[in-house]
Amino acid sequence: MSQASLNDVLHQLMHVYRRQLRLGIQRYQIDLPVTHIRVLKGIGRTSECTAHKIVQHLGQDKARVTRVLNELMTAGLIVKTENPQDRRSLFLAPTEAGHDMLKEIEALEAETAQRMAGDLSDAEVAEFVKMASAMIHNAGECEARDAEQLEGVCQRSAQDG
Amino acid sequence: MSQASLNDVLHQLMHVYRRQLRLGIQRYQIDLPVTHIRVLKGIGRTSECTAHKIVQHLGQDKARVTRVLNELMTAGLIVKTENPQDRRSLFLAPTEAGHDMLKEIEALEAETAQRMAGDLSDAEVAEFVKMASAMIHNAGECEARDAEQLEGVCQRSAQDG
DNA sequence: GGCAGATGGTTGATACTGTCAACAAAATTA
DNA sequence: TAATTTTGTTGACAGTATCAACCATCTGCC
Repeated sequence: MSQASLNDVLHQLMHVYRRQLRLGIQRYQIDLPVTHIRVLKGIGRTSECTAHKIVQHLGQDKARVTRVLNELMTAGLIVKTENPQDRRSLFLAPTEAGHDMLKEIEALEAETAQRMAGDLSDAEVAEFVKMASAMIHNAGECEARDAEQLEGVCQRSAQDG
Repeated sequence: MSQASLNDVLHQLMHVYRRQLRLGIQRYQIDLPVTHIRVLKGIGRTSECTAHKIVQHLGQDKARVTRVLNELMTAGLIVKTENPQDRRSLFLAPTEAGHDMLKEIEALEAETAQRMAGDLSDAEVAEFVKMASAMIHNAGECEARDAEQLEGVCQRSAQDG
């Protein structure tokens, strides 16, 4: 029973959170879509950050990341510098403006979290985060397992054929 | 501290959940995007369902709902029947095929929930759902409050001007 | 050295999602 | 009956997710 509603709750939660964040963006006059904010944050806290690290960390498609990166650069929020170890990739770092933006974002996110948490205690929020993390982990496991299985099937069907 | 990560966790969770659902959709050969599934589900469990009820229940934009509804109808999963009480609106109901699809969806969602929940106990999942619901509620409250405030500001600035 | 394949990133294409504004038709209310 | 509200439709656009093809570079191996 509780599982049946898990789906609904997850979906609604995601919708509401995104909405909340978007409203905050308006309030704070941050002229950046949600994804860009997340990427910028990722760059801010990752040392020797590359596009690949962002892709892994955020679990986003690399094509999308490329585009977001370019837009962030055009907006003057990040710079790309050469990676002496690997000439294919570029190091990403926030500019001065990027750091300022990150400050704003921090405040915005704190407020958003506050709003979502409402009257839940810190302990409850911590508990929530823990369980959510577990779910994220679980889903990842499943995906990996599926991929393996699929491979197996392919191999078998190749043999069968 | 836990609040700082609340944002990240929420975002990741939403991404992962959607992804998981999509993979399930492929596995089950359900040729329907996520939103359509949610709408169909809404129709299935709402008596004398109208487009408006869906909009309210799902918190989605009515334009979007209209389109999803049309596509569901084209796909032969729902039918619209006249509402004798109000000639503007139409009652929505699943067709035979729609009911079959709902069965599939039910199984799919159960599996998805199972995967997300993983080794969490039922009690933990229930706890999670409870807190998530609280957050959804909180966010709704805040939005309403903001709207009021905004109105107030508008009125004041009109006076000031 | 030079080839094969893996890796990091870019580009193009396409579908899904969210939101806004303008509108029409019917219902409600003054 | 006129003004307003409600229900739903349509058009437009921005944002998001994904896939596949591609190039340059790096790595391992012969």
